[in-house]
Amino acid sequence: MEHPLQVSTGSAGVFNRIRESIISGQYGYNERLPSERDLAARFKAARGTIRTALEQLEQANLVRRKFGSGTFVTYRSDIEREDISEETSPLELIETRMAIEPHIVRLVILNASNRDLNRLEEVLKLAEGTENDPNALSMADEAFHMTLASCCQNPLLKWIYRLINDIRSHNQWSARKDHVLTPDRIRFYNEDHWRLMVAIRRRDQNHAADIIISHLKQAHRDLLGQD
Amino acid sequence: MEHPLQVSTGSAGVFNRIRESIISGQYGYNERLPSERDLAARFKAARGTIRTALEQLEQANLVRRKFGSGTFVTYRSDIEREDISEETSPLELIETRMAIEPHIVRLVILNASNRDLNRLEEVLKLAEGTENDPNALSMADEAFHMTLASCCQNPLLKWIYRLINDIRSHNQWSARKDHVLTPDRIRFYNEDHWRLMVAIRRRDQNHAADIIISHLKQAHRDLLGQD
DNA sequence: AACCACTGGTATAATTTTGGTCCAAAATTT
DNA sequence: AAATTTTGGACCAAAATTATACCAGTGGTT
Repeated sequence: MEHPLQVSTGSAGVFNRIRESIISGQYGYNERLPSERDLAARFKAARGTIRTALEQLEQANLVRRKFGSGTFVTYRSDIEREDISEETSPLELIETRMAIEPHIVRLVILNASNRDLNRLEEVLKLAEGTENDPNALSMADEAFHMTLASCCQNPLLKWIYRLINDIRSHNQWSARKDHVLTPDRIRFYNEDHWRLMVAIRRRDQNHAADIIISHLKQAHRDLLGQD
Repeated sequence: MEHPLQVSTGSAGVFNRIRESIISGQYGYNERLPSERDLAARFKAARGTIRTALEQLEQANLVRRKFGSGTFVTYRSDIEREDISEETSPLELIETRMAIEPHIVRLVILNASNRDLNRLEEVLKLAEGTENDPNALSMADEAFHMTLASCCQNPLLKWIYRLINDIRSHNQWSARKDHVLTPDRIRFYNEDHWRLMVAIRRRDQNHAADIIISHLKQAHRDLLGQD
């Protein structure tokens, strides 16, 4: 096998090289890049070429240019962002889900196709018979809510919910989970899901939203240990 | 019986080899292939042969050719598909804000300290006198909503809203912005903010939520160009 | 307050590189 | 032998790059 690999040239090449420098951390957040004229000298390219590369970097949200001042890195590495899952409490998580999920459910009712709903029902069936396995229920529950989000036909909301779901699965309330998720509770949650499914199929927005809100409120109560 | 070890030759061979390079990821999405003359040299074939191969690649939707510019990969693997800020429409953005901001406002009323509210008011004053500068209003508006999010005392929600705000500032509806943000509209938006501020100070959750919803609905209408 | 060097923003024209097109001889396949 | 493909070359037009020069905002010094 041959290697038709080439070093990209022109503004695209400059773009890639600077992009790598930023992502690799060579230029940190809020740091100023060398001036355009300086970069032109380093890359042995005309200033115009550098400028189109910088325009693409700005377009990609890696960099912001300030007239008369310079070009600054706006990219934050994921590492700087990831600690959010460490400092999010279970209550804050529920609170955030409470903000988003009712709206997601309404959008699902407005936008989801029958195919989507069938898919949702398939996922729901996976939670059957998990009465004695808190971990399985937990995963099935996450899958259901995630699928719900993916049925709302709004990529941004879906993307955001995936972040929330990631944090949710990383969140360490596993210890409590075994105490909270008794077979009774698991059956209760599953019933909620089926009632929600029915409300969605009937395209009953308000009822569906009520169900998901009470569902989350119940999770909130369970978390606080109130019975 | 065929000859399974036969390596395809001519334009078909070039087609297959480039196709493999693209699908295997040697050339990523939107990356530029070497020029036709360059490829001709690499594959030791005439430029015409390369061209018929490239025509087939274009036919197969793996590649798009731009006169005077180059040949670019249009095939994207699923992994390369996650570029949320690029594929979020202004409407989806409003829809998402509609899901989150009313809840944020309610939390602000419940959790914000007087110091927070004073800070919020300071930010609001920055929007004064921006009637004739759509860009300034836009930035001041973003700052206000971002500050609002930071006052809700939920780090996760604040973090999520920052992501939304990033996408918002990145979203290129600047063209419409200049038409939409007339001095009248700008004054209208600013009045909304002040009414919201008053409602928050009075700790009137429902009123505040109503204001932010109608605020976003107005932005939605403006975006659609309805008057 | 005036000045200064340095920054990004803009404009222009010449040059280079790129894909688009056509052709006729040579090689290959049928 | 006929049909098809490949070849190598020339030329065209679009786009990118280069090389300048000048404008305007920023931040610091005098």
